Amino acid sequence: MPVARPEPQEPRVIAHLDLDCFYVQVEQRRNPALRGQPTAVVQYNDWKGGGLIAVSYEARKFGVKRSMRGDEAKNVCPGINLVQVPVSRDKADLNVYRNAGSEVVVAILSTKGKCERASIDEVYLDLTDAAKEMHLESPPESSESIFEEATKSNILDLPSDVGDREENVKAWLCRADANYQDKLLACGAILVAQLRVKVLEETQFTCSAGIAHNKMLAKLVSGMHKPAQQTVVPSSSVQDFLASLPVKKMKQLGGKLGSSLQDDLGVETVGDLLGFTEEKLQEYYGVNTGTWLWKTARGISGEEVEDRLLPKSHVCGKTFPGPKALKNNSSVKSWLDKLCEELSERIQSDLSCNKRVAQTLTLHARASKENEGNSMKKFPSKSCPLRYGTGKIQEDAMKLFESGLHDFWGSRNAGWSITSLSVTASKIFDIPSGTNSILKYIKGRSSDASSAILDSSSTPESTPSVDNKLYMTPVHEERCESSSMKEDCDNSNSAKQCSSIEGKGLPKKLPKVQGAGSILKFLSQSQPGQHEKRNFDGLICSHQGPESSSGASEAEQHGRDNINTAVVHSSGSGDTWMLNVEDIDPAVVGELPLEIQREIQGWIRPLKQATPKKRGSTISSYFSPARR
DNA sequence: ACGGGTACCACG
DNA sequence: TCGTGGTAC
Repeated sequence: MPVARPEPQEPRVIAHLDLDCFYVQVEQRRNPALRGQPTAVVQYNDWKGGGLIAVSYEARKFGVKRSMRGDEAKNVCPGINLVQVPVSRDKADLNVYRNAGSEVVVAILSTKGKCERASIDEVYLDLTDAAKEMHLESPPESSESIFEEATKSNILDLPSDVGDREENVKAWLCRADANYQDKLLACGAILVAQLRVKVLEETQFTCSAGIAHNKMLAKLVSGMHKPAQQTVVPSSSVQDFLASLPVKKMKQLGGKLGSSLQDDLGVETVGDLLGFTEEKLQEYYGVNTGTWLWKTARGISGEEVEDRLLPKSHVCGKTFPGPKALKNNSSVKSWLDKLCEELSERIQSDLSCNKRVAQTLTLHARASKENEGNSMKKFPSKSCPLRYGTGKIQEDAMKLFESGLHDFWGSRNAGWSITSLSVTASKIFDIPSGTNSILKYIKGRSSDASSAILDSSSTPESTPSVDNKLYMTPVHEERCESSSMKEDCDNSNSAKQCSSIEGKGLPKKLPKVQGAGSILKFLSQSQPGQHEKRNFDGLICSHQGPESSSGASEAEQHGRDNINTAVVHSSGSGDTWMLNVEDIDPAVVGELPLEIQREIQGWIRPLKQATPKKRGSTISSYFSPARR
């Protein structure tokens, strides 16, 4: 349910940019022969010609719509070009479109002001500062000429089909008697026009845009005149514009909430909403949504443009409709493996390009029961800490699946069918970039790095940043037939494979670590493999190393040298954890042999978010494949 | 046999 | 916190 945000008192200038039929444009750039042709992008053409996911404006004239199958499109538009989405690992691979979307963000980045990547083909901008600056230094009203693309704007107030449109627009943009807000919007319109031209020059992509005082209105009109046009919403036009607008057109009201407004309150247009007091709306929809509706009806929205260029999560999924449904563990496993492979590639790429790590792995599935009944029961989603490395992700995802299947289906082992699977990497954090690196210490390259750490960790209370530099990963319990486990597998089947379905084999949540700085110090000072132990706030810590004979088996088991790994035993919970303490200095990590890099990437995990830092993420290379 | 594959948000 | 549900493109 939507929620209202406190709105800034100062008027803002917000733009929403939207690439026109984006996937089609990407394909047209790749194959210019498609330009100007009726074209659509389809995925999986084996069933009824595949599903359309983008349609060119030439094809739309024939009535071709998204949601059609390729065959239908051919029927209404025989000359249509159908381009297929690339496939890898037997699933759609959207990377080329993601990369193209990044290009656009890059082109926009030079903009002064906040930029929010809202989706693969949409961006919000907060141009308030830039507009104010233009208003001060080169206001349109005192310019001799107006940027031409800006004069093609659509101004909501202006009748669009009267007289010389461009002259009218120019006059509006230059109005000396306008209020301050409208003058800022005029500046915003010019800025956006320039930006759109820049995007076109640098990427060959056209886009449409909306310019308004808030995100909601900007988004609402960005698609109003398409393609390759922009629309401005002066505050004076908001009321009339919204009054006749069908509620369903509003973002957030396109679904059940909008239907409820229609069916339960008889509200057809946004204007109809004005007849309800805030209290009344709250009665129906709760405090938050009620207030949001009340404000929305008045064109009020305080939602801020976030300063974010990168996605918050990565999802790889696939559906298995009808006869393609998966009905046994091995087919699930092979698909899950493919999905995890792709996911692993994408988070590795995110790591090496953007210095970000994902913390949580989630598995979603849709399942139906075989014999009809189509019981409403849903397959539960499950998540666990994310361990880097394709194999680990695959293992964990399969365990998550088994755990979910157990909830869904009990201990039976047949009769279900899976119609969709997806794996998500989320809770992504920037890795704090530090100059100190325990890695340097470990490598024996530089001693100031370690002493710098020791210096700070010797006064932990004054340097909370030390905690931010502790990265840890739990020991993974490989064996689920651990003797301590109760024999609760009700299945007479002797295969014990199912005993992990309770989720026991999954990586566990990390315990809270106090005094992390001290552990760091201990690790730095102690010799690996000497079995010296320390107690840190209930965590018994020993420093493991390759020389440690007793540690060798465990080290081998986990396939890594434990040179800077602490084994920590929690007397409270009885859990054992392997802590890997790294202050990741990307430059240093980058110099290491690739296998080592890979291992390190598998270890790191932020304990908590570091101080709000704005490090420049290199979005330009975000989706390029990880270096090999 | 579903518009697929993603993404984000709010709520309990 | 995690898991669910809704919405959008």
